Amino acid sequence: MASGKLYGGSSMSLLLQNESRLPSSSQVLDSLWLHTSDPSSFQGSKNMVVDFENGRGSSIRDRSFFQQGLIEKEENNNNGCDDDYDPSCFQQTGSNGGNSKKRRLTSEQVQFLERSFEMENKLEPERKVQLAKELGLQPRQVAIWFQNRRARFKTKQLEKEYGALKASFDKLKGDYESLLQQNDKLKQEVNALRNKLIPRDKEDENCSSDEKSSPQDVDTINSNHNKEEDEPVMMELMISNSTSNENGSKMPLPHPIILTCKQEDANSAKSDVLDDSADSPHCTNNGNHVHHHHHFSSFMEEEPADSDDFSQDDDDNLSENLLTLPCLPKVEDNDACYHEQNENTCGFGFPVEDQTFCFWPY
DNA sequence: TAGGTCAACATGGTTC
DNA sequence: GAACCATGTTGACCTA
Repeated sequence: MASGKLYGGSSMSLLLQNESRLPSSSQVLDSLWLHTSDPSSFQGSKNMVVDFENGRGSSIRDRSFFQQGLIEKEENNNNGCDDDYDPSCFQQTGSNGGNSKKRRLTSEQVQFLERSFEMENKLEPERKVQLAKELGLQPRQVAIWFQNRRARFKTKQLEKEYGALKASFDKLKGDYESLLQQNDKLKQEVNALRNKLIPRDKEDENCSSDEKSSPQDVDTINSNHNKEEDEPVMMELMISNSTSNENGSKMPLPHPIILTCKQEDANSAKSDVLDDSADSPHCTNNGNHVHHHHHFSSFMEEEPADSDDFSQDDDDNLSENLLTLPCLPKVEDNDACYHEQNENTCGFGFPVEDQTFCFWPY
């Protein structure tokens, strides 16, 4: 607190505080001001008076809100001129006026301006003049106040938006990280299942060579499965995938089997495979493959296949295709699936490091 | 006394 | 070209 300035705390300032809440009581204020405007009371701070509400130092112009004329006259008697009001007295010696002092607007003036700003944050010329008149300010001061007020408003808006965006970003980041964790978990599960399936394929290979089974059993599974539920078109696709070519060699099962598979099929097949319990109704030895043989047998009865087509390659295909059954998400397909889901749910373009797997809706 | 606030100013762009 | 605006800066003032 600078010494020599009259701030709130004295009996005079208390009196001013009380009286100042009645801006219309100009006579009282005039009287008070004439008493306090004695230059000796300010000791060099000629412009400072008490800010009625905040106890802050305020300006000579603050008084103009009530009785500018009288006070200015008094001030001019002491000082010679008011540097802001008389352009001839305003000499710039830098970005701020030469001997000019920063003068805060009174709280009443600010409140008035605030209300006006709330109604309209732009200032038409007529409104500017009107406000200046009502507040006892220069139109330029009103214009400057509005400019500064808009700048402050914009800064606050930006801070708000930044806070909202940051909160949103943090939330999405958390979601993304938890998805990555889920992704890792699912990958581990898939790897575990693969490890379980591979030895079974070898067992199955021995078993099926005894029975001279056809590798078409995978297709049989699909076709039988789809016979009752799926549309004929789908079934046709599945069967055509399993037919031999003209040379008699088995054509590898392409992806359309998976791509055309309905979600319910995928889910049910998934649960069949994942349900690795020995008490499965289809299981005698190791569930899945016995299940497959059952379908294979029925298919052989209905539509005898060319058993000559069977080969070691076919058996390899069987193993390979078992891994591409609907129960196990195909990498490429699920890549697309992940993308699609990702776009639908997030769409924020995070750098997805590993999008190998799609997340099933649980 | 450092740092925040704010009135006032400077500058460059836009509009009429 | 005057008026206005957005933006950045300055310096007085205020407060912890």
